[in-house]
Amino acid sequence: MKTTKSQRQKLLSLKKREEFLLVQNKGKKWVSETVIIQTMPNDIGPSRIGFTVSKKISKSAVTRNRIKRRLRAAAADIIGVKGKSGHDYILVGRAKSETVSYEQILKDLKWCLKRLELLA
RNA sequence: UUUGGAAACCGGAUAGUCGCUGCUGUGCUUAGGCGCAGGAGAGGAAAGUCCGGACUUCACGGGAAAACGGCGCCGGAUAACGUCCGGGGGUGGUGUGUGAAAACAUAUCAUUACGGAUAGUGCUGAAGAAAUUUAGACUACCUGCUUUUGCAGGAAAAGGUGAGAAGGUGCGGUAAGAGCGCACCGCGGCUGCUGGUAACAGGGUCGGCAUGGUAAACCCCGCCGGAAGCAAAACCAAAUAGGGGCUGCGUUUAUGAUGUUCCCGCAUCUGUGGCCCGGGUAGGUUGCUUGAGGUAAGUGGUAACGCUUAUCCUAGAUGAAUGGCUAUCGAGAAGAAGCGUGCUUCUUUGAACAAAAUCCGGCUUACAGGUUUCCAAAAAGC
Repeated sequence: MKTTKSQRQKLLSLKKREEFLLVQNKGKKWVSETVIIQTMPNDIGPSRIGFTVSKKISKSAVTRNRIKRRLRAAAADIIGVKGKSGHDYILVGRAKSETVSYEQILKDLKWCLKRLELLA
């Protein structure tokens, strides 16, 4: 799964708390073993993406950061290449996200997108 | 060489590929921005947020006191500290010497929240006869009375209880005893004596010397402290609502106010459009990393640390970058086999704690493994 920069669409990041709450309350949701995805269309054109790893998953900041970085890398590989543009995404980490293989995260993420009918 | 302790330091490596955030140079773009190249990018604790500062805003004429909070042997280091260094005292252990013992001297190690208990108040369980008051007679002791059980008195030397029973040892003394007397040791007060900057140590002198412990109990004494914190703070500043100024239009039909005490009339405002101004929210920029800075050499100091010269620039994010994946190597761990019994080979596993958030100095807590130095003990060799 190697992609170059030119093949990817630009992904902006979600920053405000209201935007997160909007997607969480109004958006569609699909749960897999390693990742939970929430999404809804936006009006601005390019896709935006945000990550949530709560303290319930792990009390260690090191672990939470690692989960966030793995999800960010997976999102760039999957959503950046195959996801529909013009949507807001939130990826929620789970406890298994740190230890499971990277291939498994990619697979779960793709499956979630397919179920939400967002594969381009 | 092994084990234990102390201190200092390090705390996975290399390559490929795909990315992220600043910086420098450069190209394009009206601008926002988009490319290309180069180079940089988590810790010893970044953690806990427990102390001390720098810095910022607010308050404030200066000083003092009260209240509240903190600190507390002495000297030094420092920007400062509750930190660090050196010293003193106390307590405990060990070795040596003196001694009958108690104890003292000396060396060394550890530890210490170490101002005041004679300013006052409070508390002091259980056990024990008696626990702080010039106390106390349970057993044993001595004297007298009594026939035995016992009664009266003397007495803190012995036993028992306890953390602690009011100095210890010896001699004298006595009915038995007791600092009752004496010697040595210990203790307390005083000291314009000696050494030391000082804490303190030593000496002298007085007292036969019950009057304890607790101040991380109240309290007393001395010293220190204005408050909040980078989400501090400064600047730029959209939309909406509201405020002020100028001005155009409209209306005396209605409401009220003012000029004006009442009536009438008139004017202005209360209506609405435009422009401008200031406060201020979202958002943005600055603060933001050159600093009580690092490294090296010299130098002063027992040390903490200081001084001089040279040289270097080393993260700056903000839903929060500093990475994802793959391969190789790997300190180490577990298991099996072989024999030379601590080595070899094979298999499996594959690195602790923990991630900056304005910046420094400390403290505390977490931490697999490794390196160096010093100390102690044991074994081997000489």
